[in-house]
Amino acid sequence: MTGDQIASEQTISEAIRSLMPTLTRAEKQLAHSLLDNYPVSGLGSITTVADNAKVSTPTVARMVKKLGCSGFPEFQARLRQELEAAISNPIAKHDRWATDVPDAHILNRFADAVMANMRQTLAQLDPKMFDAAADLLAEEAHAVHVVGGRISRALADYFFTHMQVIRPGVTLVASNSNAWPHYVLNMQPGDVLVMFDVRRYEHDILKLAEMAQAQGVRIILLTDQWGSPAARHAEFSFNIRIEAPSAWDSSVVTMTVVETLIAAVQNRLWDDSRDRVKRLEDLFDQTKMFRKFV
Amino acid sequence: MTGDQIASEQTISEAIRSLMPTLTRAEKQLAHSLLDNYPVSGLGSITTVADNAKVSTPTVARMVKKLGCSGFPEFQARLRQELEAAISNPIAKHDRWATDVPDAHILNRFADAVMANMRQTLAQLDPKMFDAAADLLAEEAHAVHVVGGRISRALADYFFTHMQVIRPGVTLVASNSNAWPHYVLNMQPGDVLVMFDVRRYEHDILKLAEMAQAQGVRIILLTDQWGSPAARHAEFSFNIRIEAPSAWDSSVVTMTVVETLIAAVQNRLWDDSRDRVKRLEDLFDQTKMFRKFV
DNA sequence: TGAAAAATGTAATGAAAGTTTCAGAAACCA
DNA sequence: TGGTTTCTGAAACTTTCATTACATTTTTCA
Repeated sequence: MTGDQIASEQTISEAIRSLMPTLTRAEKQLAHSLLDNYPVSGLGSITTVADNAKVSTPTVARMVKKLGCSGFPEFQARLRQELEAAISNPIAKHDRWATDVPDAHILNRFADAVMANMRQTLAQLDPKMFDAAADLLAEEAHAVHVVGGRISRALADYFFTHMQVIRPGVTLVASNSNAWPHYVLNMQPGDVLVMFDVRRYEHDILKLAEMAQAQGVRIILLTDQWGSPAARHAEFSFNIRIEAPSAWDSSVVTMTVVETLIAAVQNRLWDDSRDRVKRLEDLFDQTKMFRKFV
Repeated sequence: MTGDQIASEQTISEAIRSLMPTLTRAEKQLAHSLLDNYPVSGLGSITTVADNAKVSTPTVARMVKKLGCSGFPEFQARLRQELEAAISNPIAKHDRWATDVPDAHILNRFADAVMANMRQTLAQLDPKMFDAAADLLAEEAHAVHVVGGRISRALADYFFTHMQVIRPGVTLVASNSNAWPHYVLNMQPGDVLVMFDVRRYEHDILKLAEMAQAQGVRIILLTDQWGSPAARHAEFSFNIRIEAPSAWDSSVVTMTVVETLIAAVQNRLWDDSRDRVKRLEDLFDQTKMFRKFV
């Protein structure tokens, strides 16, 4: 990722410790300074590092060569690499996906990309904002409107289908933007508008956000990592990574966030919602269109 | 100790997040690059940081000023200071970059479940079957029909929307099962039917599979780990894990498989499909309904 | 659609950083 | 102690970095 590719089995700190006995007076001084508050103490400039250890810069330069680095910059690169490995999220790690398949197979490449998207999205997602958005969606006093663009329409549909069961007052805004003013007309102040807007942001959806906000509608926006222009009208914005080894963007993480939101709202409304689910089940039984609900 | 004494209540990452909406395109790009793998990604030289984010060095210089630093060196000093504080306090460390979220939060529980689903699904998925299914979908001589159930309709819709761009002869079967006989009437021997059927398997969809198979239609089925009864009529069955800490099943991995299929088919038809994408783009431009396609 | 404003990158410049050389200081040994 | 070796840092030198000014591109809005 960072392009720092220095092969070594040993960490810098291990190397320092094992070399310690052979080090000279000034070098030992430096070594202790480095191990003290490792590895941050090694991340400044060579001058800072030297000053901190009260030695001269050439001493530092000689020392890093003894540690097997070509120079101070490589020494730092290795420190950063170690740091990266130490603090990387456990989600990043996975045992090989589809076994017996070359890593280069599209299945594995796609899974890798999805995992990276997932990790990065979650790392940047503010759980307080998530909880607040879920709270808002759980307020049955206010209607919820859901709208998506050309591609994200399917996600809007998915979200709508679930929310419709969980709580009353949920409407899916038609994807045809000509009809949007009519929908806005029916929105009340305090209503919630959930918008999906990814990549080639449509101008119309920005207009919709403007109109809705002007009516006092509170907006939850699900968009990509670059952010839709509609974000400035949104009270809550979820920025989701959508990169994929494909000509198309990936909606997988967006789907994850959608499903998590659904679960969170369902939890908040459980008593009421359980009753609704039960009634829906009965309705299905009556029409014989579906078997059991759960 | 380090001499880096810059007073600030806010961490750099908090500052970036709160500034995010007001940032410009290149700055957002840089912001994400910094948050990604924070704070290591910010510890290289300004040139490295700029290169990693694919922006110019002046953009980095301007950005750090927006973050309230006098210059890049001060920015780095603050990052190191944060790092020092975080490392000396393991609890803070966990909170800071292991996603900022307590493990028990629904976001993490859901992500864990999705990850487990992904692993198990891919481990059991036969890549040869996957490739064969993609080959079949890439045969332009045969029409492709797509159908989904009540919940999986959104997935069917998503698959359809993409396939429609990639190749000709793709139809979405209406979700209303009353109309299905009409659709079957229009299916030719050798046509492909992509079916989504998850959990409470609908009786009608089994009937549809029977009818279609009787007409010589080849069936690709995306179902859950227990398998839809329609599987016995399907030439290719994808069994996908759908468990989630929710009252609902998770469609995330199904979405992943769908997107991977889309990418695989697109690769196979690239020459032809590129042309179609181009033409679609022109059409969008003409109608002014959308901006750029890609 | 075109003018004005904003954003972004190229290129030049001065300021540091990192490296090397070398002379003096310290340790070692006879 | 004197000679030798090793260690250390001052200073010169080269390279890279961070910053600024400016030109180009992109966006915005009338």
